[in-house]
Amino acid sequence: MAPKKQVTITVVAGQAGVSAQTVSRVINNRPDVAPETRARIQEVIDRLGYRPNVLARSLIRQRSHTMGVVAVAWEYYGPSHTLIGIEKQVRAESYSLLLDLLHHPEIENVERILNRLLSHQVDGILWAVPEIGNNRAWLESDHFELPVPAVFLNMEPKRNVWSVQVDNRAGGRLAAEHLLAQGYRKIGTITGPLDWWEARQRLQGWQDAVRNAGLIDDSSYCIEGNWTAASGADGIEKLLERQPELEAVFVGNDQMALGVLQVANQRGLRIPQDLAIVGFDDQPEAAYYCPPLTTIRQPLIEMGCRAVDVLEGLIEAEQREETVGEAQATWLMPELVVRESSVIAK
Amino acid sequence: MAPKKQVTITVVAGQAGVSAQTVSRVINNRPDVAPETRARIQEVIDRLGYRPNVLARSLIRQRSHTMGVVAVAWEYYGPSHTLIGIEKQVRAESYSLLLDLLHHPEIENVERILNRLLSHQVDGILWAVPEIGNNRAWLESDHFELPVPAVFLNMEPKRNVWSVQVDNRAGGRLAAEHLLAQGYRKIGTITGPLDWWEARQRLQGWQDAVRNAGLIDDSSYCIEGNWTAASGADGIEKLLERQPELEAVFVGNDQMALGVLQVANQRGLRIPQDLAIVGFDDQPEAAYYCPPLTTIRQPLIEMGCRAVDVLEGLIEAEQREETVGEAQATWLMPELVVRESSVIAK
DNA sequence: CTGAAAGCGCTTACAG
DNA sequence: CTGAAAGCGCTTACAG
Repeated sequence: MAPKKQVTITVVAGQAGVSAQTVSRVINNRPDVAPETRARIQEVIDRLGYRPNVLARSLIRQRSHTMGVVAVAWEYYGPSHTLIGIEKQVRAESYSLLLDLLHHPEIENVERILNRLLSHQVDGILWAVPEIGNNRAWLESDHFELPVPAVFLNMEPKRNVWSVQVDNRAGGRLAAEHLLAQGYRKIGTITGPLDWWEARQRLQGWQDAVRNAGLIDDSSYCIEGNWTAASGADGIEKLLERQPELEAVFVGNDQMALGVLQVANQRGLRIPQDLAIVGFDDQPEAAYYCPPLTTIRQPLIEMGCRAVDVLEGLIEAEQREETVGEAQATWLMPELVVRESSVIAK
Repeated sequence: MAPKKQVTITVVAGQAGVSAQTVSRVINNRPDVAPETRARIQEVIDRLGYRPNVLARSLIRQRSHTMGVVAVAWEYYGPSHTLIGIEKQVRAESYSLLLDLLHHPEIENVERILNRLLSHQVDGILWAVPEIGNNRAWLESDHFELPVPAVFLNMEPKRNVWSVQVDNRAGGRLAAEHLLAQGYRKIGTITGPLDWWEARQRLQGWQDAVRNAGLIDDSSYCIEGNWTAASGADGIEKLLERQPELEAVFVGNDQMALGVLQVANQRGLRIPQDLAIVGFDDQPEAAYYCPPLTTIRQPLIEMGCRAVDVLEGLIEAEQREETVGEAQATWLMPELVVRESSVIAK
């Protein structure tokens, strides 16, 4: 097997009879090259299939044009969609993406992950891991000054931290207000795990709306789930046991709502007459549940894109040695999608 | 703003009073360093937070320890799960992962993507893009000899191409045979888009089983969908129109099966008495559909892991300049998961 | 418009 | 057990 001949800039220069520097000028689209010289070099590049080695380029330019992305490894709708938005925008801004998925976001060794990314000389870091328990504690400990800009997704805004997040509290409020507007009064909620910031925010939104309506947000109307359909099914069982009069329920995500639907259907409850249901996420499947599910749509792809945009701005500013001012939080608004699980057909 | 001082191996060497080469020995865990020297260097490394620059290392070692992964950008269950398996195993074998997601896998510019990956000096490439139409044509055109090993996921095995795939045909057969075993005879199918290899394989499995049972696989029992729940709903409408006697249907994925369930429920068909349904994928939600969906589980995460394993073997072999023999296809078997949508409760 | 030379941060024979 | 020197493939002032 003949060794694969590596085509370097030196090889191209040799074949074209010019210096490596001139080849470099052509590759980088510098204007100051004589047209004939440029053409000759381009011909050699095409013929040999020369491909610049970006490692060498990054080394000398002290910048890799790569973003490090840390995300979670689950099949859940939210994380995978956010990642799609991130990748899309990273590509659009012609960066490369070094990916690191966490399998246990609540306990993962942050330092190891950051070191891996930083060893690769990423120009910036996107932290797309849900805020769970105190898995943001490391951000506070100030021995952890990142040498590159970073943007965090879906976390409680913190001083000096750039972040992009969906307003989950507004989402919870939208859901509950919608149910109130339909005339329901005894409205329960099944939340995500309450060590998740997002779950707490959705719960608070529900509380806001219920209190504003002059109703009491009795904790016996709240059940904590774990995002799975199974926990939704369990949750509604418990809720109905505690509150047999329950008229409606706001469920923290569509998967749990599916579990609620199953139990309601099995019990012969009419939806929404006997029990109205609102989910959260708007997965594509939600429109095909029986009945189709009213839910809160999150702009997940947009969140990913925006985060990349912000990071790109920070990287550019750093390159130009500009100061960027105080870190900001960018909020995105969810929206209500009304379907049959909450509105009695005329 | 003080410039962030880059800690290089030279800085460490200076502080520890040794040569850069000795520091390098410590970093790379070479044995031939005096214990005291090693300790002194390690102390400096820890104190300064030295982090090797892997770009420089890759440049000199002529190997990046990075795998390039090309996958599809959808929220579908299959692709995202496969990616999770890939990432997990890439990590386990302590490689890094450079990710490139396709948004239009049937038309995407393959050359541009490969160049991007190869410019980053990836040690190998994982092609986790579904085989659609002739989007594998470039593999045949022999001017496309890849300079690094590559493994393809879920494609029709080809000579000289390493691949890892689920036996979708066996899956289709399992599904149809299960329905036959339950006593159903008039069994239709709603397929994925037939320019997808996977969709065609599942259809063939259905045909195998139906023919083996001595039944005629009349094409009026087949409807082509597009993987979405909406197309499943449309599909079953058409199928019932053509074949009002239809007893059972094998649906090419769980999302389409959800659409089928919705229509069946709306029409008041009893499932499975009036219409039995089997899906494909076994998404977590499938157990919570009404009724819970019998389906074919694909070992997607395992497929991702296996592909990485194979690629790692090829990379290692190339490093050691071993010959690897002829390219092989690795088949993984799907399995039947029985739930209420196909079995009449006793 | 062009090129010789230095250097990014690391590793690797080689010599001692 | 240790180090001086060369070099991976590229870019960048600088000089002409």
